[in-house]
Amino acid sequence: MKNTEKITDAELEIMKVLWEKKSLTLNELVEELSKEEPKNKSTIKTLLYRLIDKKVVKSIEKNKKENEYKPLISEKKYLKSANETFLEKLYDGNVNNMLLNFVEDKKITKEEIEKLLNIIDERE
Amino acid sequence: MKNTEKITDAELEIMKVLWEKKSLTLNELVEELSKEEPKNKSTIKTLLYRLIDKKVVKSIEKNKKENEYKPLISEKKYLKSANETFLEKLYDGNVNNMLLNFVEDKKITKEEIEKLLNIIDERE
DNA sequence: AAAAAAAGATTACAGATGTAAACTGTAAGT
DNA sequence: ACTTACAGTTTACATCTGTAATCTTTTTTT
Repeated sequence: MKNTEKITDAELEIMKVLWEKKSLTLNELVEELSKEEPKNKSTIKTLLYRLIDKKVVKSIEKNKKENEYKPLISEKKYLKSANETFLEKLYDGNVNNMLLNFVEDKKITKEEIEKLLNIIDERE
Repeated sequence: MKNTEKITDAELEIMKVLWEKKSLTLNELVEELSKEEPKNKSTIKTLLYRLIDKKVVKSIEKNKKENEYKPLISEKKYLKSANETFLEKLYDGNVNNMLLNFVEDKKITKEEIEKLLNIIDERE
């Protein structure tokens, strides 16, 4: 949520992999990201360094040759912040309004909402 | 959803006013946008021209002196597209996952979900 | 009609972003 | 030990974005 935590779209792709795998070397990261379509290693390096600059990723010496990269903020925390930004920007913070729109677009079905209610009940 | 419809944050502020007021002259637009905090007319002009370039706003001659500006895409259509982008980018298109996150962040309460269910029932 | 004001249109510019090459130091092979 | 390859680091660059000034044309005002 801080300024330093503004993660761009391209950077987010890196973060997603780091969140999932917890810790990766550059090569592992490149390999992982290239599964769908080949990615340029240089580009990934740059994004990684920017994330390090922003203090959302840290670089740890793994061995003499390679470093490991780990996320410094959790996915949950990031999502929370991103959700708020989205909600504020498009719906003035009005969740109901947002939900209605999703329902209208057939993105949310009645079944899903009922499932959600069950989950909430369980948690209480 | 097309490329030409990529609206930036600053541009979105313009669109919001145009959607609400349907049609405005530049001065009306500036006045409206300056209600919260004063805005620079030049800046608004630029954003308006970019929106015209992107074909999401059209300029209509109102009288000899001024033009009127109208949105060419509906807010609904834009929101639909923005929702999809958001959902895809952050939750891989999984709505349930998104909803769960909102619930966890206390953004969505049980009452809101029940209200939503009622609305859906009414529509059927 | 001349000057002033203002709307429309164009240009400017710094910082962010996506993409990638170049540079540097060190590990590994011969 | 010397060369090579490669990880880490820095630099580059075009485009996008936010912000605004300047230029041009038209309308008012005096």
